[in-house]
Amino acid sequence: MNGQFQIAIHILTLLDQANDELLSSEYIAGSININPALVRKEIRNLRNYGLINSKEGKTGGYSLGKAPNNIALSDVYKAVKSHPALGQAKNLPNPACAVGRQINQHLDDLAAEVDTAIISKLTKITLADFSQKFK
Amino acid sequence: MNGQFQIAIHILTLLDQANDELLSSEYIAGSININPALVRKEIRNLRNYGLINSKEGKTGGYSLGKAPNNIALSDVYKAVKSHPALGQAKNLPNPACAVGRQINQHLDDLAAEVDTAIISKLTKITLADFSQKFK
DNA sequence: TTGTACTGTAACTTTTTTAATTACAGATGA
DNA sequence: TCATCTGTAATTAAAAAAGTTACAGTACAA
Repeated sequence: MNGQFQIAIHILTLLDQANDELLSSEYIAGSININPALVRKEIRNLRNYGLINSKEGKTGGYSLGKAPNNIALSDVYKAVKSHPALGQAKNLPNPACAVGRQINQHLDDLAAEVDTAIISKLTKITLADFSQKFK
Repeated sequence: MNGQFQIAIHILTLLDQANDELLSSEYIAGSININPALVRKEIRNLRNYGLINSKEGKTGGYSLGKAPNNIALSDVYKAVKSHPALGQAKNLPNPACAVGRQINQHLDDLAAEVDTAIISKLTKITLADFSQKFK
């Protein structure tokens, strides 16, 4: 997996600490040490999941879309996840082989089970819990 | 993550089905549909973990290093894993920011917790269980 | 009503990671 | 002593991720 989850959590933690004061993408980028456009891109995605509100214009910026104790880290995981954590088989195994013929299906099932375990773990932790560590 | 786990499971399943008959890297590569040198490279790693035996020379090939009911899928996961499943923060956040200063530590802790959950899940499934699906 | 400071988004480039290929030395048995 | 394997390194190619640049659109305020 890539660093999207880390960036998302970083952003959300900053927004929680800001206490509904709007933060700009430039400020957030300064804390993470990445490009503001990248922050905006990531936020666009999180906003689609209702995790962040944005306001355009001169006094614009970002704030949390929900109460931090109502944001489970699994929500963040689901929002940024593009592949199962175990990875996805991208080979095209030999269909003439009894194993090759059906392994991708079984591997996908397994990956789904693991993702379920991850989500179950992350559902127990809220953004409020995580953010608490910085106070 | 990359496809190493999938390839490793594929190889181990083939070896289990072979019932101690030695398989060549070329045969294995033919089932997975990848390059034999890649198979040998992956096997080198798995062998370091005692999961596979190899024999050189004309009648050489590969076999399981342990009984399949004694190989947990978590063993395979540990063998191929190079990064935590959640990903690793590779940014260098701003140390002047209260959040930036300590977030990587907390993110790493979280990633470790998630990895523990994955391993706990995969420990309950053996290669024998998985391989059973193909019989 | 005009300037300023933001967000939103697309297009592009660079970097990093992963996969694939090639080649050949070494081992073993027929 | 030849054929058929493994072991491994070096290289190239392909794919994915990260970073950059640019600019249109929006909203507030002087």
